[in-house]
Amino acid sequence: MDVADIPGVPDWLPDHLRADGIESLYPPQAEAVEAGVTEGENLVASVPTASGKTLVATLAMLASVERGTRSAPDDESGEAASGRRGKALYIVPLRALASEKREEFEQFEQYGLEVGVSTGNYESEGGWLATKDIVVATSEKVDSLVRNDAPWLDELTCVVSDEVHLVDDPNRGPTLEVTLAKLRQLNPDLQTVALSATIGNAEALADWLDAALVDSDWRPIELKKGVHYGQALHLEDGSQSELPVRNSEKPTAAIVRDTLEDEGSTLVFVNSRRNAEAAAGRLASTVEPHLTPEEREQLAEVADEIRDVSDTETSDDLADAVEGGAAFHHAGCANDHRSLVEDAFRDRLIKVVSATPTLAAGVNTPSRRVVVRDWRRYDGTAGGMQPLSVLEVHQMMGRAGRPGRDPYGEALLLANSHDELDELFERYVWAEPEDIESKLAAEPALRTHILATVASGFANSREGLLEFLEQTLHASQNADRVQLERVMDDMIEYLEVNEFLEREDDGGLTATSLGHTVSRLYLDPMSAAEIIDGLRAWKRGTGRAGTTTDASTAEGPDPDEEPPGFTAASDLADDADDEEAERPDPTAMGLYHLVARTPDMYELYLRSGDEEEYQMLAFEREEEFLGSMPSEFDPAFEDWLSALKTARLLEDWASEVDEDEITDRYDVGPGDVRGKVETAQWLLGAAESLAGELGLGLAPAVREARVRAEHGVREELTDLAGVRGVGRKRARRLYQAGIEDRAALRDADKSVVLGALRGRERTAETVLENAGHRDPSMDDVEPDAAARPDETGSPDAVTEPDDEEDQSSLGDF
DNA sequence: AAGTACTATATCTAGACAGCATGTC
DNA sequence: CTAGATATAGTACTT
Repeated sequence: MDVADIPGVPDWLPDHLRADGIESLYPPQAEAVEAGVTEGENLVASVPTASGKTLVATLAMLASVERGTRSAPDDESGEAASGRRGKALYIVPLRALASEKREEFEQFEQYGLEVGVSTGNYESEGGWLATKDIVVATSEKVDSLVRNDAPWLDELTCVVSDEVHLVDDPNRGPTLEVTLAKLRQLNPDLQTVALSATIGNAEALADWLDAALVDSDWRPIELKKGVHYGQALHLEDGSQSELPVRNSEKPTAAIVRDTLEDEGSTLVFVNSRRNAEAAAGRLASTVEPHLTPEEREQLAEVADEIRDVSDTETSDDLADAVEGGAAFHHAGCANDHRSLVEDAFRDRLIKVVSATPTLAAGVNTPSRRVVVRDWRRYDGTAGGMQPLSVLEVHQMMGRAGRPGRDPYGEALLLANSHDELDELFERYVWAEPEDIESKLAAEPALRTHILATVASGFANSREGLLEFLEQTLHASQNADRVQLERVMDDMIEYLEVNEFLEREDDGGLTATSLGHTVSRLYLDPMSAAEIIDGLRAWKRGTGRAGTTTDASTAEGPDPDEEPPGFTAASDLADDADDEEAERPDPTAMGLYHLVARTPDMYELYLRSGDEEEYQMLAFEREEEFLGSMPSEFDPAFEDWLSALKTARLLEDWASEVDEDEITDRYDVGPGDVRGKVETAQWLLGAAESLAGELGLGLAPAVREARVRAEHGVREELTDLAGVRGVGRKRARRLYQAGIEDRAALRDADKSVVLGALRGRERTAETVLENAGHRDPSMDDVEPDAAARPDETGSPDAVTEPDDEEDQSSLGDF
């Protein structure tokens, strides 16, 4: 289909596409247009990666914005509804994809279309999004916007759900499913476009969304799947070619070498971080001899940038590999590491990347060849190594072949035996991807979404909930509602016991004010219950031996604590500090542990030997924990200890321990530290709101713990570190020079400031400016030698060469 | 005595969304 | 209940 023949799109579009070299649509795209995607029809497109899915979505969104609101004949609100422009929402599963899509859609700004992004850490401020034509957001953010009743949501005319096969994900799938159902209920005219990888049962998605289906295997670049075994490559078309493996060489290295001789790059998927790092190190020595002098030079620059990101072992190892033209990529890497690697790989500077699945689902990083080296992965819940799903392997393989640059892509599995060769062909090369299946009927999902659904007014009774749930994928896939209803009733009960929901006599359901807060804060109700329990227990002064209540199961408050009919808001006012024998404020450690043991915080793994260490720590600091410690023999004890490990990591960070020491002590990567801190910040913010609402007078203590985590500083630096341009390191230097807070900085002697900042004039100027100093200029100011930081007194501590990278802030993304 | 080449044994295991209000060098 | 790559300790042997 020629681009001029697409109905419903803006007039400028055909020329714009031609300018991009697009003369006609790919077959699946044409099919989508024929199905009416540019005329407001719902569509499910189940097609391979890189087959032009995004263009289908773009066409739908542009057409929808152009078409605007249909003036419905039975429009109750009267006039103005007609003639308004349409508004499109593009839902992505990852933040990184949100910014990638935004950049892609910004090409239409020249035609007067405005694009906005909304994710947890990057929000185009409040009402700002209302004026945008296209909004890109993560599914959780959209859910949150629905819960907080964002006014522009009912103006939507088109919603696109990218990677919609993720409704199959046990953790995050239900959110996407429920969010789509809510958007569609909110706006019955909403056009729904769902983009999926190729899956077994795409028609189930189409059924659910009342959508036409485009289900195709077509790719713009041929993908040859195959298996390497022995000295040969066996491809799916039956062909075999020689690919010799030298003695003492691993097959992966041989394949990389072979690709290199053809000037191609290779993406290697492995099953653990450690494997990724080890492979990158080894492959660097394979690649290194093939590099040109210019490449070596450029790679050295990238390596320097990588070292600047963070001063950790991971960072060094990565930089070393990059110098040899190889790299690893996994979630322990800082985000800056990841994007540096992705960019250099896309620029064909880095020749091999060994990656965990981060790269399979993330931003677009195509490669000439893909090697799926490990096809089994450890899964603790299944008790050992489990084969990857066909869907996942196909997603990885789909990264092979760069549009417009490679004649074809090749994706290879590795076999060690003839039997394995056959098995891999059977299991992956020739196999159809699995069916996807709603995971909504699981406790954690229903716990959260029942509360949110009631709190934001989508249902106000058990029957109403059932009616709402009818609109989900789960209902369309399961004729039998028995399991769903049973779990639903359990969860209503749970929410009622924890004072988030109230059941009326007539069977109606309402959210309490606490319930509303929990829903808006986007907390798992179980996390909220754990936090509330902990805060109340601290206030009561319980938690010591003897009063071993069942706090470990996060049940409701003790019935004898509050009079019946108690609501949280009612005791906002009382509760000043005038109680006798007032308990001191909880420590940061206590609060970090509280949030670390909620289900919203991902656990750190306890290594052998850790158990003993943290058990000792638990007893040493017993006084500090909120709520009672489970007994040593309680199965919950291990989780409690692992939360303690997380809590101590946070405490270290908030005590100005260096990042490299933290990564070393807990055996994690810089990306993990940043992730933990970020999650803790969010949960402590939520805990602060809850503490305020409970009126226990604990909010200031929570706030302080949060601010310390945010800046990574001790208590005395929280004010200084709040100044823009001042991170944990500079705040400490200024403090040591006698400048203790923002006010002191404002009136400080400039030579002292300059001295404390090790003579960096421009830095000192910016800092003073941000602090509101009358005259920040550093002209003619001599650094005060006495203010120069030299903690240890060792002479080389003063002449550290690492000028620029001493801030290691976590505010990045 | 220290290095090397090898083997037996122990260890460890992917990912990443969210509040709120703004900004690290 | 299931595995497998890698780190580490241990061993025999060389230089």
